Amino acid sequence: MPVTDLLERSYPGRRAELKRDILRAALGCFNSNGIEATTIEMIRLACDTSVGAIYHHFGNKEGLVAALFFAAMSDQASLRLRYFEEAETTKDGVNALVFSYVDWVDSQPEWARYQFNAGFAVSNGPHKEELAERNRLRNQQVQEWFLRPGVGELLTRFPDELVPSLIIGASESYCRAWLSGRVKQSPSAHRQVLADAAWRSLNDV
Amino acid sequence: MPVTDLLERSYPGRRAELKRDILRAALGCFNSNGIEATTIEMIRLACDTSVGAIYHHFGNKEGLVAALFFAAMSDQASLRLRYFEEAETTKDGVNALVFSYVDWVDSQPEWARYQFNAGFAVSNGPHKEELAERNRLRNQQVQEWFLRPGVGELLTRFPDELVPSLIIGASESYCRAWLSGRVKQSPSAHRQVLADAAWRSLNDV
Amino acid sequence: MPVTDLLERSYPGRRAELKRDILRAALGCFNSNGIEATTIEMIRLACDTSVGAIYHHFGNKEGLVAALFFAAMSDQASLRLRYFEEAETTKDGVNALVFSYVDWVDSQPEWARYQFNAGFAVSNGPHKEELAERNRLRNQQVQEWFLRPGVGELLTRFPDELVPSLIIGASESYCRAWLSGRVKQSPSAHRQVLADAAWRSLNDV
Amino acid sequence: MPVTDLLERSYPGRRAELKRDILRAALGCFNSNGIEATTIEMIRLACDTSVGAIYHHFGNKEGLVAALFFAAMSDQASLRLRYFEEAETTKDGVNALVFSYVDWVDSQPEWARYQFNAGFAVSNGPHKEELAERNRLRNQQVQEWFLRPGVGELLTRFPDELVPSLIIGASESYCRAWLSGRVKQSPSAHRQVLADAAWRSLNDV
DNA sequence: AATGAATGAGCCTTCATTCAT
DNA sequence: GATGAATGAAGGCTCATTCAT
Repeated sequence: MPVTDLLERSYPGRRAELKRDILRAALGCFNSNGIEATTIEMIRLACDTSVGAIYHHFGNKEGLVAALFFAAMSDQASLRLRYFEEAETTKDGVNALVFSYVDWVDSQPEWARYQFNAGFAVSNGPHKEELAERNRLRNQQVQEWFLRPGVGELLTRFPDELVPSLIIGASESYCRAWLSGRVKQSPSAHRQVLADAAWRSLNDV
Repeated sequence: MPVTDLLERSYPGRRAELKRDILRAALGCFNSNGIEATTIEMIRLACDTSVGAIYHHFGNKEGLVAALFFAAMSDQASLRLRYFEEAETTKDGVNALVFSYVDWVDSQPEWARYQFNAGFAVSNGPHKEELAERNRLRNQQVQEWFLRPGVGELLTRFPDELVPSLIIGASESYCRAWLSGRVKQSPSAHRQVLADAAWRSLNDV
Repeated sequence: MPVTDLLERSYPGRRAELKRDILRAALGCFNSNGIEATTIEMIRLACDTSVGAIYHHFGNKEGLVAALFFAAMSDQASLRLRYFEEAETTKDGVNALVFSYVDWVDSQPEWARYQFNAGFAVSNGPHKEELAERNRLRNQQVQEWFLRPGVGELLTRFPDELVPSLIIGASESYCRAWLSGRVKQSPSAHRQVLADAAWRSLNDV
Repeated sequence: MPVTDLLERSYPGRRAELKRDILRAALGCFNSNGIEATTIEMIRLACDTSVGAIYHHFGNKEGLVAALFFAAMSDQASLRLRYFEEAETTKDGVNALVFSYVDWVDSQPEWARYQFNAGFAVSNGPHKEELAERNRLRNQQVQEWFLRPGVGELLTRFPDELVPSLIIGASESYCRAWLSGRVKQSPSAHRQVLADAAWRSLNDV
């Protein structure tokens, strides 16, 4: 089975090689120095091309920031989809959400770190509409899964607004802690504990 | 009962008036534009002083960023302390953590928003040591409360690293959603639900 | 009588079609944005070719600027020539100069606007020698016409340097005003008034 | 009688010294290289200050271009006013317009050259409204002079739009020729000839 | 303590031009 | 002849910080 990395999945083909090189370099720089503190020159050095090439492919710095962010979102979404495909009951669905979240962070820590840091920049920059649209689509797909015939009981004991936080909140909190070095054990090591805790928090004793 | 705002609590007295003005202006600017995108000149305009005065009181931009961050931390800590003082059992302690967190965000949304955004900047800037030390102290105080004689059962079913996330994760997640406008109901409206869910997630069925 | 536009006259034939397309697009861009502010990319977009094609046909940006300028000069010169052919007396000659100038601006306002704006660029660019030579030729031809046997009296009451300004100054001034929208009536509407005024300004009461 | 140069008249006082230095340097650079081709760095070198100081005083390059243009306009206007004050009849008024125009160009050739070149930039840049307003005021003042009681006969034989060109067209044309080196005699040397020609062009034989 | 003009390093971005296909 | 990705020098502008008053 050939190894396919996140970027190869987002920008397949040989022609896109430079584009992938730039994105990889940008990810490293943004995570090391912060987005604002990273200069185009740093990225250029890290992937050995020209300033012009970067602007040719991404328009400007904010375009690069957004492309990176959306690539991460897409990759995370495709893992969630895979996990959903094998789920049947509502509990399976909660497991799928927690597992896919936690496993993705565990396997792509650099991308996860970036996603946490870049959220503000993207949602306040010129690509905020695209971000809002992608978020809307994601939420809709998740909701549709839980409303699918055959899934069974619904999570109606809580306000709709609260449910996502109850499911994913603890996992997200732990992942942040892991990425910033405050805890040592990888998130995946706790995947079942986190999923069970989420499930318990959603149900009466 | 006199109204005392967050800044008056952190910098009391008449002599500190200008200092408080500057901090208030900075908070607004940082939240509106982002920290990096805010210039000293913007802050100066917003509080009608001189550039020199800002540097006189805070040394440099990073000093301002940190002063703001630590003021928020202190204020949040003092509320947590008040709630802890009235708690007795372990469950009371979990409630105190969730309630104090949620109520503080609800009453100081601008400071909470800033705290979320400024974390990266402070923990990578020249005040990172002070931040680490304050975090250490906070964690120690919370742990000591739960180990206090008379508190009763301990939360030993889970790895230590996981417990904070199980307690506060869902609340934090919901607060973030509220501050960014993704949900409408204020966090305080759900305080009991969030605390109960946290408690359930920590205990067997 | 077939319609023949300025560019078809300068670059006749089917093979020159692309060349004419490019020049037309460049004229529009230069007039809208100014010459320096117009990029090759803008021109490419406006005529739907490739950057390479533009460079193939005109060498570089300054070549394009000059080609456009010289096309305008040639077209204006050919109209002047036509008017001169039907003139006999000195007064006819003055009329021919004023009418041909005014009518050309009226019929080719975009080219006239360009001519006013591009003068500086061409006379300071790499084609300044060609421009000087063309100017010399034009002046010589005009002078020769007035010295032709049979034309009659000469305009000797004024320094030679002054005569061209006395003949064409008012017309040029009015044309500039018209092209920049400061006056509404087209220059041709005033052709006879302008020619008569020029004639009066050259003669005793 | 102390010598007062154009800039001292526009920006009097010792505090404005740097501002005047910058403007003087900018004028030289703009005339030598063209406005677009002049860089802020060139201006900085020519007056030995810092980039920041230039931006502090003029906002940006276009602000500098406009300040220079408006200084020239004001200076020219004040000379026109002086000449108008000593004029009585309509013919005196025409003389005042021609003389003040021609003498100003003769005494401030660098500023006149700049005015010709910068017109396009200013009337298409962010200060176009201010330019339009200043032009309106100037035209109004001139018109009011000719309508003053006691001035006598009016110039009603021609459309209003045409009169300014008839008066100043030849002079402007000659001044352009002089500034670009196409003629040698200074405009002032021909002031009476130009004024008389303008007057004749406005009157029946 | 307060002021704000001055500094200048450094950033993002543009764009004429080239050249391999 | 045509294409357009790649190049990289260079420019306008920003802004944290200093310091003379």
